[in-house]
Amino acid sequence: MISVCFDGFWIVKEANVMDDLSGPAGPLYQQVYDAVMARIISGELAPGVMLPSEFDLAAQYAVSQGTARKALSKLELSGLVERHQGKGTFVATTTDETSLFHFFRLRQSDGAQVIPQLVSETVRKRPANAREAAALGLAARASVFEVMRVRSINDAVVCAEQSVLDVVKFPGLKDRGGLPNALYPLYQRNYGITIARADEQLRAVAVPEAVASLLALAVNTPVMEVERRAIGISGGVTEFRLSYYLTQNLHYAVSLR
Amino acid sequence: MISVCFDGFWIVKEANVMDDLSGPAGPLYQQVYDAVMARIISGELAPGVMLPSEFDLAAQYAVSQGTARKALSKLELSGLVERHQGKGTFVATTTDETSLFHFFRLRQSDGAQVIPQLVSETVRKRPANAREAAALGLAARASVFEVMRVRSINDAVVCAEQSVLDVVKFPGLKDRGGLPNALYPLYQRNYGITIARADEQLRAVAVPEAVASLLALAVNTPVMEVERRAIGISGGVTEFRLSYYLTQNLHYAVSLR
DNA sequence: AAGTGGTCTAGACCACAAA
DNA sequence: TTGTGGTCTAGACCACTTT
Repeated sequence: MISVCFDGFWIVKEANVMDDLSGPAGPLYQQVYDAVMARIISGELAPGVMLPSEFDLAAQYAVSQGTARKALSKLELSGLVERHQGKGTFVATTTDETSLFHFFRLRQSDGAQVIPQLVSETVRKRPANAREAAALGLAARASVFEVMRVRSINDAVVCAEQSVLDVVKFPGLKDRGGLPNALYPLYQRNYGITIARADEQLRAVAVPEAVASLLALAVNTPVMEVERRAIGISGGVTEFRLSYYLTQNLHYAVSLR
Repeated sequence: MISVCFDGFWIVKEANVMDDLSGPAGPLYQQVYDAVMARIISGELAPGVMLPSEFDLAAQYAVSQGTARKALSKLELSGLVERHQGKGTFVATTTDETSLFHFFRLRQSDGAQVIPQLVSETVRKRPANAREAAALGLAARASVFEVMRVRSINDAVVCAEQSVLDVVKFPGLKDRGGLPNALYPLYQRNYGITIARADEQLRAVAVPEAVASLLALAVNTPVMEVERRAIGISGGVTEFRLSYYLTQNLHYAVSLR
């Protein structure tokens, strides 16, 4: 087979996603990235669903396969999709394992990962306090669900967690009973909300009275207070969580770079 | 101009870095990445130095410009080089700003970045204890430099840091006097050691006696204990650091994803 | 065998920075 | 004007998975 290529001639540009002249534009691969991300956020491409192949995507947005590929690679880097050679590209799903591994930072002294067990759990509906309302972007005293949980590791009670959620985004949460160990897969599976990242603020404090009685601790025991804002892929704070960790035999592990 | 391309014929493969048949091989771009990284680690490409252009690098390793580009992009992602359109690619330098921003995690309540001031500093040479020797991979009671520093923010003393270093890797450190606010740029500039990342272990503890007197704290004050292992680009633990942070008005900030 | 992602090439054009 | 990195294309071949 022989193919002939004429170089040096002006090639008429084909119509593509860049030509709509609306929005901020940018590189083609970025526009494809944005378009696919919008389809994921909208729910059109739900977690676990297979994306169009590189060639299909390229055809849909009138770009070359290489450009579609770059958009997909960037989506993978952002953690929104997973790619598997020979199988395809899939919208990322939040599993118990990844959720606990990425978002539960308590480790044993030797650095080993440990899986916390649930000791007790109560869910109730109440008005948000000022701090919670501000964090979640709600009106003062708006209704929220409060999930209060106590967890243990190796039969030793090690933490108390209070998660606060907007009742509007999580209808019926209170009546589900027995929530799973990891909450984020539940948010995704049952409410279509995917947690992309979480910002935490850590302090060493003397254990508050309420927590001391809950965990059976002596007054003045030093504990780690962790204030978490969990952020969804569309950008807003979805969950506000206040936790207290006992760090006698465990530590909170971070890697900086 | 007309160019003619014959497809379907076997093209004789040109010699390239893949053909030495030694080592673990892998994709070409990975081999270029490894080769350039080795040149950076060896010091042949020192921090701040400009790398060969994409085309020069492609010629050196007998690959296409696109493949060299992919290797450089991966180096940039690893933080080993910085790329600037129109200027070139440069081996990354550790500056005071990046060092303090990435590795000093204390923030104000409103999340604002703060720059700590040095209050006092002592450097001495002593034998390593068991924990330090193990962390640094040294023989028991090997000689180390201990840098003890107290820092303040807004005129309030907030932390005590003890950094421990192998005397062999940092000759003459004790006699330098007045060390800079950020140590990592010094390691790079004067000892050719670039810190790539740091692993930290956090605990809430009652302030140890020695630290209490140093920071003028009441006994039993809860403080955050941070154990840090700073790791160089060649992989080994370069610095072992034990810090105590006062978190009354500040917090340790982390972003998980 | 067909379809997918992964690697690689050769070439074009654009945007930016410095001489 | 020259050289650099940044984007984009068209095509080839490879490796892996499923039918």
